[in-house]
Amino acid sequence: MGTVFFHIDLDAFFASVEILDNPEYRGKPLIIGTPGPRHVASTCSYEARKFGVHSAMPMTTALKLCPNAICIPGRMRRYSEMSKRVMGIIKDFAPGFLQVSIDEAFLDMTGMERIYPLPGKAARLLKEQIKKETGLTVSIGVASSRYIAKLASDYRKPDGLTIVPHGKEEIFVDTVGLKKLWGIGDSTYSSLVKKGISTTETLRKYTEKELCSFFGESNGSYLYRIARGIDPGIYTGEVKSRSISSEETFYPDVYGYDALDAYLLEMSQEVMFRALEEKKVARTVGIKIRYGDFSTTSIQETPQKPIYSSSDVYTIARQLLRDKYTGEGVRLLGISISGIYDGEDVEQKDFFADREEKERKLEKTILSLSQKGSRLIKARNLKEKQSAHL
DNA sequence: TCTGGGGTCCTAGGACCC
DNA sequence: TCTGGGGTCCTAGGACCC
Repeated sequence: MGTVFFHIDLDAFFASVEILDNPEYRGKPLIIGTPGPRHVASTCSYEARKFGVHSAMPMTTALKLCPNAICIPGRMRRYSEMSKRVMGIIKDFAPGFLQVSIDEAFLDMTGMERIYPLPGKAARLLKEQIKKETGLTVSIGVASSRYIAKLASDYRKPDGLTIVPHGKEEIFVDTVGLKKLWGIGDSTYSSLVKKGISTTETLRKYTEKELCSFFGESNGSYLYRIARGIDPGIYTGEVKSRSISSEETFYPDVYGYDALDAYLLEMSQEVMFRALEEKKVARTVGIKIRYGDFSTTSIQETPQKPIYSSSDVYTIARQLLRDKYTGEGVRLLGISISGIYDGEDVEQKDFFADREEKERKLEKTILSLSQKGSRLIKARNLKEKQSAHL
């Protein structure tokens, strides 16, 4: 017998948790997201999907399609809590557990035949157990590789179970269709179509060498493999690099170095706070600026000394802002630290002292700006209202 | 449609070294 | 002096995913 993988996917996860906690939402179109410009839907119930609403859709569009939808901001803490419960059940079910996001996990069921001779029966058992213990439904895909299992869990939803038999991977990929394959986004799809490739069958007519010359080494062999139902090697479980970032979209656009600088200070603390919680230090600091016309630029720097504190981050970030900012209206500002590694000698208490000092400094900045009647205050008040960060 | 926030990985070019 | 090949590190931008 070959390998057997499960991919377990929670159905409309955030919306389902809300319905569980607020039974009055059941059967109604529900969107997790705050109404207003520059907001997007995070998830929505299946009733809302019937109107064409989907995740990442701008809220203004979603409400045009489904004006009667109930909109609620997300409660990430609650979702994490429920995620942990479900993942705990999955983890105990079989040894080869790999969580890949808040609402998805893989199980390596290879070699479990003695306990579960029929993988389909095992999957049904797991679905029942999750439903009984948490009230949530999942969709499960069963296949010989992680890639096909992942496609399969999405094939029938919600509360679905799709088993792709050994040897039927290529046929299944054809059934799913090129556009819906994992790893093919809008951009790749339209460059494929430009080359006259709009189906997996056509994609298979090209050699790996040809695809690599069209789309680059990595994309080329990726396409070659997925067209044949061969796992391209996603989700091996190892994480090579790490970064921590914080960003914010403003409405309306923010103008001026001083206003942006104050956000930078806040974000530096946010990002370094999260790093130091995990006792990590960083080597690189970067910022991202998105202007009113959606054009986006970024700049980063790797100093000789590692980055230990939020004031290190802030000092570098504000210099990068000085170097890069054109003076035009900014729609999004972001900060990131990368090249992260274990910092054994990091002292938490020094950090908190540092944070307090910076907070005082920030208050001073805001005060001096508010005396000038700056729009920074307006932006900050707006931010308080938009508390649903997902 | 008018485009969030948090991530990962890839590419191409340049600097620098042997 | 106008010049190879390979390796590593860094940067900016882009694609993709949940």
